[in-house]
Amino acid sequence: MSIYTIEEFLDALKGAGFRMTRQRKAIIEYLAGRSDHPSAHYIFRDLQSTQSLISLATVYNTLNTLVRLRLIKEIDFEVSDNRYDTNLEPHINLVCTVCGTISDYPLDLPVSPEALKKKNGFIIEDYRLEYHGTCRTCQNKQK
Amino acid sequence: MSIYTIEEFLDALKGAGFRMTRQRKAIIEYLAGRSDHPSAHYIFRDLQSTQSLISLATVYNTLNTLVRLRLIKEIDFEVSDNRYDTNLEPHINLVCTVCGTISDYPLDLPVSPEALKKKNGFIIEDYRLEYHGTCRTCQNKQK
DNA sequence: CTCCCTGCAAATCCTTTGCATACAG
DNA sequence: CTGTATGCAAAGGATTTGCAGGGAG
Repeated sequence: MSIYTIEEFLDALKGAGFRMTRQRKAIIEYLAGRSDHPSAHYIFRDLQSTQSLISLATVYNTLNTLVRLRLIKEIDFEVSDNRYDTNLEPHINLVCTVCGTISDYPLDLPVSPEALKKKNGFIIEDYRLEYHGTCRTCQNKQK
Repeated sequence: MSIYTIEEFLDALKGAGFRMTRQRKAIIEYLAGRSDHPSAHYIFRDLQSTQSLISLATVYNTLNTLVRLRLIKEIDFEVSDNRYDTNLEPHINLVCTVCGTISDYPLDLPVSPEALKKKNGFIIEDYRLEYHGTCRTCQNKQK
């Protein structure tokens, strides 16, 4: 689940000078209401069926805007489309390679930005912690 | 640097029933000799100039084979092509978003496979730890 | 000798972009 | 009204695939 409310998302967009369009609002409401990690195509399909006109390009554009404003994060998902994560708290993404589900495992950064800066000189802007494997549900199904 | 010698790479391939072609040998020798994290295109360009005939498709095919045999790992590099990592010891990849250099920071897995299995039921097959930011060299250049 | 592997080029698939139109402010 | 955002379709770019010929075992 996002650490931000819909209002906070909208305010952040407005604050950065972006216009509030029907499509952007729909995408934000969609994202804020879920704790899974949908892909652009997934969001597009869902919104297309319930909402009025929207295009895939707009979904991508809006997601990119949100990523740039650091309101959400992009997760590379090797199997297919990239996925988007609204959880900005430090956590490991548990990626099930069978069903594609991505769940979160809360965890502090294993090496703090300060420690890394001191030891290595590297300044972190972003991080990505992923474990790939099989979730409990898929293990049960395989039996 | 790879934790395997060239011979161990070759033996693993042979053991899995793969033929030893000139191209595969060239790619393995190339990888074993470096500790950076080259992309398929990079490997292709280097081998094309020094070695005899090789094609990009073959580079990709061979890298995929090595990944499937778990002899190397694939690293998603958002800016452009994927990169390949021969270091199979647990570590964080420090990805410089300015120059694209990827260096390693040794570190045990922040959550052990056993602990995760017990707590969450998730079985790890692979993991990926990345910090994205600016390396010391690029910081100095920016001043 | 077999049939796996390769080179080549075409095909794929996700994502971005160009352009004319729509609409937020 | 003005200029940003959108839809649409086409382009782009990395990776994969099909196929006929080459070569490892």
